[in-house]
Amino acid sequence: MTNKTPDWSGLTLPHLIKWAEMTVRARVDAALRAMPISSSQLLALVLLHEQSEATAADLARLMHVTPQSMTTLLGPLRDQGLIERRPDRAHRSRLQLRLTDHGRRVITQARELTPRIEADLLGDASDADRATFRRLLARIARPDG
Amino acid sequence: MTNKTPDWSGLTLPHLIKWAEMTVRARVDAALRAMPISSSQLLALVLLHEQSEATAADLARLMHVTPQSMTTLLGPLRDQGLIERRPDRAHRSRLQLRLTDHGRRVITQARELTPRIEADLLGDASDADRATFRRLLARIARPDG
DNA sequence: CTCATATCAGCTTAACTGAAATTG
DNA sequence: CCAATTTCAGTTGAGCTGATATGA
Repeated sequence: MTNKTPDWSGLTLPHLIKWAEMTVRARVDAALRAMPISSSQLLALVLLHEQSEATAADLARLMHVTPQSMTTLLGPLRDQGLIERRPDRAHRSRLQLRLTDHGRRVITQARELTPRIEADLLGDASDADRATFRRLLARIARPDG
Repeated sequence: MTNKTPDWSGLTLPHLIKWAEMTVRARVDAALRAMPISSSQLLALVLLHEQSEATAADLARLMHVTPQSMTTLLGPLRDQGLIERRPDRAHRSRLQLRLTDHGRRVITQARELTPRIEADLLGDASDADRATFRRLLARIARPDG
């Protein structure tokens, strides 16, 4: 490798975001190695927890994947009893999803396995900068942007 | 879906980053559908462009993947003539990589296909907030954090 | 001998498209 | 008939581990 230390200003925002995500994913995957779910499945659990109730199609829209992908992703979560499904009374083809107690415990357990990652990532950043960072990430992520 | 509009403060930073990346990836993948390379391969090209010269092992460390994964990722780029490989004189088992003219053209072409994404993502954010955002993303991504 | 590099092989996961059934 | 939801089937892409060869 050359000795020059680039400032990465040549990278577009999408590239910077992907790069940062790859860095975080490597650490999170290592920390979750012992868990029964992947980081993508954990994100679906966490988003369902925030919504308290949602259909698979809702989660697919939130996470910007196809409904078919969401079916595949949720399968193991249902098999392990982390989520429960209840047909909607008004629209019986919709299956409302909810976390089970077991699902909530898995989220708690995952957070205990990854406590220091956030501190390591942002280290000396000010509270104001952290708030700006979280706000812009949430702005990008939310589907009604 | 329920009517409540969450503020997502319950999400950890790793989850927010992954979520934002999935949103961006969906858009970038759609825009790059006609390109001969994936968004991961494009990131490797861009990082190589910033470094101007690097080995596959260097890029693997930068992107936090295994050297084996990098070999797989770079294969099509070499086959398509986007990168060239030259054995290091001092360490003949190292293969120094460089972009070809064709590789540089592909980067330019990819940027033309995704011009409005950054504007759409951050919309009304101030220049100061954008700078903070980019700075913290780069801080997280760089391997010598 | 040890370490880094590169690569081959096989595997898993996570996404996709296409097609079908159910419901409103 | 049409649209949304769910799900099955098949496929591709992107990461992993393990094993192997080569060179410093």
